[in-house]
Amino acid sequence: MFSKACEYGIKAAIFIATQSYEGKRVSPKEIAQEIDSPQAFTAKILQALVKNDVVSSVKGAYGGFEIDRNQIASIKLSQIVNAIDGDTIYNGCGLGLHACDEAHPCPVHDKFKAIRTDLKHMLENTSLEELALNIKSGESFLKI
Amino acid sequence: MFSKACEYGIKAAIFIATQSYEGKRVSPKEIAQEIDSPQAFTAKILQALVKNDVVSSVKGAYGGFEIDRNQIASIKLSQIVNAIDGDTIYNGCGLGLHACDEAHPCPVHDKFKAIRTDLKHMLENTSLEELALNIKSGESFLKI
DNA sequence: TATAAATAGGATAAATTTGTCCGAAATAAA
DNA sequence: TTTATTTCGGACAAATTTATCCTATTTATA
Ligand code: FES
Ligand code: FES
Repeated sequence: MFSKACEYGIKAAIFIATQSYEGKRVSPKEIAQEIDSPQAFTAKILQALVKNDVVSSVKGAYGGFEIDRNQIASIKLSQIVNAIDGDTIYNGCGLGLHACDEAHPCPVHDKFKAIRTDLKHMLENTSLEELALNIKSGESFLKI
Repeated sequence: MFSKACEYGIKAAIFIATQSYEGKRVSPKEIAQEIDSPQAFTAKILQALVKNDVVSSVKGAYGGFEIDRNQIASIKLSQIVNAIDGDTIYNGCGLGLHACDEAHPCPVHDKFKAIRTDLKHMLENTSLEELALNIKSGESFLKI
């Protein structure tokens, strides 16, 4: 469904959010341990999230990655997916036609569109806040 | 969503079905032209579909690929996807945890499961017949 | 039986994704 | 100002997916 990079990015953002609630910045090393991902690759993905204003970074000693506590609730899963995997999952044809076009649909267009729209709504309506709180409460997990 | 191989496989199966209704066997060359895919790669994918009893092949002169006319209605999209991409799309964790486990869910488990279940039902309830008839009637297209 | 036509399948190559490494730039504190 | 720490970013490497090529095998017909 999503690329590995995107999976890591989502989990990283959730972990950073949980720590940001406690005023803590985190390093790629901590993140990689917490979400069970390759550290250097995770660092690369974090750069993309920084560029897309999902997380912010502070260079130098005592630096690290963090998310403004006031923004955690307004950041949606869709922003993260879009920053890393782009918008093909929303707009692309399920059978790989050059474009998903109502006027020239592939055989599964109608059925696919329904699923894709649900997915889009889900991603657009799921905030980092609820995911992070789920982790903090122990209801869900980021690894194993 | 699906791999390129799976996209080609679905389109190939649909095209073979349309021709099988008319008693015609088709070659990888014809198929690749009709679905706009690389010929040799498509031939490889056809082998997988043959092994998984989605299509049947006849070797030698006057041979080619075909689907038993009486089976077209009972072949579901899910069989094709399963034959090529396996079952991770149905059973795997959306965030790449080792397994999707109700007792140890990832943060998006509940929301993901709903989408995935819909997708599964869609694939299991969509037959090659309806897709092929859509193509024959000119309502949908396999390329461009 | 010989021949031509067609799929099967292995080896290989190209492209993309995933992953690693290291030096440059920035920053806080001593 | 110096030093230690940390992200940034480019180059590189490994793994996977996508794609190609060639030979073997099978089969209908002449
Ligand atoms: S044309 Fe294929 S999903 Fe719309
Ligand atoms: S545990 Fe992640 S989708 Fe079920």
